[in-house]
Order: sequence, then C-alpha cells, then structure tokens
Amino acid sequence: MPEQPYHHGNLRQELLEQAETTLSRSGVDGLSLRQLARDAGVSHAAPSRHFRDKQALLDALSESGFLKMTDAMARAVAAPAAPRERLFALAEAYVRFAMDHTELLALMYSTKHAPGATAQLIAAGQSAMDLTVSVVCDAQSGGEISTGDPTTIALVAFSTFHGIAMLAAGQMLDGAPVAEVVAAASDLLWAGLTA
Amino acid sequence: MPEQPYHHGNLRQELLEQAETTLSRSGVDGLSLRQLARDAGVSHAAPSRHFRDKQALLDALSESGFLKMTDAMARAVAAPAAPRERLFALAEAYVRFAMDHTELLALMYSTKHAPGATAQLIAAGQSAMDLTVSVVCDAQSGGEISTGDPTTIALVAFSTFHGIAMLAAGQMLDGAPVAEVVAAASDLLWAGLTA
DNA sequence: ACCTGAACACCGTTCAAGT
DNA sequence: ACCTGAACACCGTTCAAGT
Repeated sequence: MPEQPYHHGNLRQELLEQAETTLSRSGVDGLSLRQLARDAGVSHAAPSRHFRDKQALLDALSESGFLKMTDAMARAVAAPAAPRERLFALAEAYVRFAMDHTELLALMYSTKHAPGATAQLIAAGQSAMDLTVSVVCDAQSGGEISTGDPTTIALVAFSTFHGIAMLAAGQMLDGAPVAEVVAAASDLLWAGLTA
Repeated sequence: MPEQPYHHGNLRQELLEQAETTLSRSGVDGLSLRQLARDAGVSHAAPSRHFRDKQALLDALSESGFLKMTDAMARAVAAPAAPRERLFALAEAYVRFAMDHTELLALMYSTKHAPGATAQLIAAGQSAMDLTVSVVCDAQSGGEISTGDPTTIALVAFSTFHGIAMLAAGQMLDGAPVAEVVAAASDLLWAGLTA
C-alpha cells in the first residue's frame, strides 16, 4: 500500500464515487468540491482538472443516475410478460429506484442543468421515457389498449409514475403505503387505456 | 421619501418579497441572505432577527407558495361544474401554477425541509391534496365514478398532475404541448375511474 | 499531463455592542 | 426590540508555479 503518488491516477472516478456517497447521505447541499478533494487526499484545486466546475460534476452524477435508473427499469421490463404486467413492473422499478436514491433522483430532475446540459445527459434523461413508449407500443400492437398517440400515452404514464416517485421520495404520500399507490395507479391507467 | 430609518419597520416582509423575485429569476442557488440584506439596505446580520437561518426563509417562501397554489386551485374548482370538468380544471390550475412559478415549485417540493418542517408548512403542503380528495368525494357521491378509497384515488390523480407539472416546469416533456398532456391525463384518469 | 499553494470574492452564522 | 460590525469557518474558481 504505497502512499498516494503525486499523480493520483484515478481521481475523476474516485471523486464521482465519493460524491455519490456524500450525495446520498447529505444531499446536494452537503456536497462540496473542497471536501471531496480532502477525502481524496488531494489539493482543493485538483478536481478542476477533471470537472470544469461543480455543475459539471453534478451533471456527471445525474447522467450516471439516469443510466442506472434506466438499467433497472429495462431489467424489470425485459422479462417476458403481458403488457399489463410490464407496465406495472416499470412503475415499480421506477418508484423503487426513487426511494433507494432519493437525493440522486432529486438531482436528476432538478432544473439546474437546464441550459448547459450535455447531449449525453439529455439522452440519458430521455431513455427512461423511451422505455415507456416501447411498452405502450407493444401493448398497442398486441391490441390490448386503445390506439392513440403512443408518445402522449407514455408521457401520461411516465408522469404518473414520476409524480408518485417524487412524492414518495419526499415522504409526501401522507403515510399511504407506496406499493398500494403504485398498484392503484397502474390499475387506473390500465382501466383507462382499455376503456 | 425619508432615508430608511434605523428600524426598518417591515424588514421581514421586504426580505420575503425580494427573495421571491430573486428566486424566480435565479433559482434557489441564486438566493443569498447577504444579497437580500444588501437589497434591503440593511446589514448582513439583520435578517437573522426575522429568520433563524436560511432554511427558515426558504420554508416561509415554500409555505406562501403552497398557499398561493392552493388558492389558485381552489378558485379553479370553485365554479359550479360537473366533477369531470372540475378535475380537469384542478389539473390545469396546478400545471399553470407550476409553469408560472418554476423555481418556487421546485423549492416547495424539494426534500430539504423534510426534518425540521413547521406544522404550518406541512399543513400548507397538504391542502392541495385535500382539495383533490374533496373533488373525488363529490364525484363519488354523485355516483359518477367508481367507489374505492377516495384518498388513494386522489393520491393517484394528484401524482399524475404533479408529475406533469414537474416535467413541464423542467421542460422535460420533449416538446409535447403541455395542454395536450394535461387533457390526455384527465381523459385517461376519468376513463379509468368510470370503467 | 496532473497537481499544488496562494489569492480573490463570495457565503452563512454568531455575538458583542450600539440606538 | 431591532440593527451593526467584526470575526469565524467555510465555499467555488482561477492561475502561476511546481513535478
């Protein structure tokens, strides 16, 4: 175990990992570049080699969050099942991710990175929505739900799950069991789509 | 127009008003107690007489935001109309408020004030949801929609509108016209409820 | 290429002291 | 009661200089 060499070698990665840990424990406000540098045993100016500014680090964190979330949702939807079950599984995966990564989700959907967002970040943010569209399209081509613009339908479904995820993550469901709300939302959506 | 007297007289109110303006222009991150003090022509330590810390000011801002929002929603729902239209009006009012007060809404639903929130703040946050419950109950007692726990139904409806509001405020609807998504969501919800 | 050290212009919070 | 001024411990960002 040698002391840290002058060239850290993997600073960018270590900063990101430490940042994710700190984020989940203390929220965005608890995140300071100088503290991250201290944790990594490096001068406070070192991170600027790897992230232009603090926002760049937050954006990188957001992007990896979107990738993880989409991954979890994609796995939930991949299992062969009826569209009805796949939509439910999508909702469950979304809400579960939200509850397991409260602060990360808040960062991901904070308006902050609105203007200068990377193309990669935008694409990552879109992929969860794309997944929803594909489930809707499958259900439509199976003739199980009403025709109608699949994007709009997916947007409504996604918004519903997003709303539940955000409220659940913020403990604003007034103590209603999350699983019940997710189930009720899936039922209601499906009932509306098959009406 | 005399110079500001030593005792400002209305500092708390002026700080809140200036804070709301700054918030809407620059977001929470653009909000600094010291800057607000400068704007009010007062020393940087003066605000602490009126707000224990920065979070207290943010909480006060949130609370007044919730009051305004509920007020707008209540007005939208007050007009005598069929439950179907009242639910739609509720959704419209919510989303309109969200788009007109992007940063305020983000603050209101940030998890920040989770632990030390005032009872007043919590109550204010609840009132929009209460309004939704009452619309659902009216629809149920009119026999227009399926019976079932009105709180759960309201929670799903509220989540849907909340999700649309948040995504719209963050310009994450991929360019889909907000009004269309709101209408589609209302239609889908109502179809599910009357199925 | 990667990092350090010092410097600059900010913060929030606290506390004696003033009026 | 309400506010000031100074002080403390932090920030993010920049930039010459070191290895």
